[in-house]
Amino acid sequence: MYKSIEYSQRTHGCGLLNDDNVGDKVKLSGWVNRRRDHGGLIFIDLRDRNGLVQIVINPEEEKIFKVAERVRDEYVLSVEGEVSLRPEGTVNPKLSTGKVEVIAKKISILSAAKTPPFEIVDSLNVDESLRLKYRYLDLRRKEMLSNLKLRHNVTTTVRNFLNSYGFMEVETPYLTKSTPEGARDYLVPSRVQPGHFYALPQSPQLFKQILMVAGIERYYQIARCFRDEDLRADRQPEHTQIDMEMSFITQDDIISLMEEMVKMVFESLDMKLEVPFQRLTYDESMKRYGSDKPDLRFEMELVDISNLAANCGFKVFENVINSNGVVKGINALGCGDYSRGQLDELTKLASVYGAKGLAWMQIIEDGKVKSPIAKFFSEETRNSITDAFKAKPGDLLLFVADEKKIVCEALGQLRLYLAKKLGLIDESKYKFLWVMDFPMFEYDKEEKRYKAQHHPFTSPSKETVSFLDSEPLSVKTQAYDLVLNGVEVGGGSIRIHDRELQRKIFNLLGLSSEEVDEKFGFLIEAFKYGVPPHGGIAIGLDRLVMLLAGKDTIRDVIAFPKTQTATCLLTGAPDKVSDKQLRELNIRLK
RNA sequence: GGGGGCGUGGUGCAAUUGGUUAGCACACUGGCCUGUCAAGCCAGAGGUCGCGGGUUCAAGUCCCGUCGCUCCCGCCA
Repeated sequence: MYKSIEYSQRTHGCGLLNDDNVGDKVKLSGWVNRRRDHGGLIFIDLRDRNGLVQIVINPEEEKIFKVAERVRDEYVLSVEGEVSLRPEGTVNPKLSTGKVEVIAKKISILSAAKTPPFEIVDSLNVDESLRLKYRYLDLRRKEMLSNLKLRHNVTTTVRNFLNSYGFMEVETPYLTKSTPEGARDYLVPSRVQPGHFYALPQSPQLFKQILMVAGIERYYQIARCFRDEDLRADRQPEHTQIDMEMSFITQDDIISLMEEMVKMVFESLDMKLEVPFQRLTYDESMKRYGSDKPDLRFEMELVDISNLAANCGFKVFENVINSNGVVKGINALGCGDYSRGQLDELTKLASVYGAKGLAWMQIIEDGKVKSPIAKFFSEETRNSITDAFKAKPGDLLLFVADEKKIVCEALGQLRLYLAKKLGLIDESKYKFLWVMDFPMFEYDKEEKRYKAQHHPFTSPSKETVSFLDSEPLSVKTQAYDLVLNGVEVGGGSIRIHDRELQRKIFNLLGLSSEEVDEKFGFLIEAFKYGVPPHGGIAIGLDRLVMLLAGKDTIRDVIAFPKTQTATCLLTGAPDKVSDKQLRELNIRLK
């Protein structure tokens, strides 16, 4: 619903007409959704952004009848006529305008249309590449239109919410400086500075922190972020963040503010949401769900049986424990009748995530199991294991033994796979969760150095900051990820505003002071002039809207997305450029 | 960089597992039709089986390569 602009081409929206309009003389403009020609009578469903209405063309109106005979699907028409109640028995309850129809008095064809390469219908089944090439036709479909409307409604609600809390929307540059670590940058060559490049921002991170130094106090931006990494269903080379930053704020303040914001988004869509959201530490999340973004719409928690495996008699388990690994498992409820083939499939899945094998135990009846590894265990150990999983006859226990990270990830993925397969997930549910207390660093085996798990400006927690020198891997951060239904939809942190601490972190990351000056000097310099304690968060708009729209890919909530090979099928980008352009940029292709 | 799936009229699919004229539905074109809304009925047009090479008497089908789309691993602070 929007204020009608009564201009000469249109007095009403097609889909907004109802029995209140009966008798009204209306002028409509839109596309021919469908024409039904009965020879002596023609119906046209006229579609605009508001929906459909049926136009009736009677043969007595000879002139317009002739025009209507020429009309085809997707022609653009201007129609003048009178709204009238449909005759008894011809009401269409499937249409919001189904009680009425418009008796045409005048029709003009504003634009003819080729037959589209696919039908403009709700339940469309065509290859996505065709939809992307003709995106303007795809977006005419109600489903896609409503996705864009949903996205617009979310950003509108967010803007209103943040404005009401005194946030200022500030734009930050798209042409900026390449920074080390993180994702691969998209580079833009400078013409006036030959051999120099801008980078498109992976996020407005540094600028928003500088805005805090500038005294903006509360900033937000619906910001485009660019990352030149391989694509996935939920990853595009450019994505949109609801990005914000606040001064004089604590982690809990930010969290409750976000909970209110998300709640308001849900309310604007007539959905209820319970706040506060559940919180899990990173360690607990990995331990119980094998993921730092667990889907909590179902249980099936991981169970650690390392203590039982330590001296169980099964060499594979024992060796893993002796080399500091773990043995964990999940109970695939009711999967005790899985065939060898099905078990092989699960094994294959586990191997994708690095597991060298998958052990299983089918529970046949109380105290009895079928399993290739059961023979290694004493009855006592076996019972302890089945007890640990609360296994009942008909259940299937799956075990992975390896280093901790692999065990958790493999089982976490099996957990998800099984839940989907077994229908354990209530698709109508929205389960939010905060994951917190992330480790500050992870050790990069290849590069033999520490890397920041979040980013190098993340503040360590007060409780663990003292471990920086002794055990860096034990240092936790004041960072928080927002997870919805197993999808990371946001993340942020309290930033470091102490220069000494920042220098120490850079040191631990192996950045020399020269490198720091070269890459972040402007931020360090800014921090010398009075920096307020600050923190922030960014919400992934595409992912959030994707989940709200019930879609499996963010491409469905982006007007013009790119394919997995990062091309735009509509425009043909990326493309070659002329020699002249290259010369001007001082670039020679190999 | 790696693994899986798909590619046949405009669209979605089929084609006995190597066999003769590549079939079906929808869409499209024409005709008939005054109450349809997935309109109906009749007729018709439309194919370099993604592309290139190979095996064979014979390839949509088998082999090799390549391109496109897609899902995943790596990657994504």
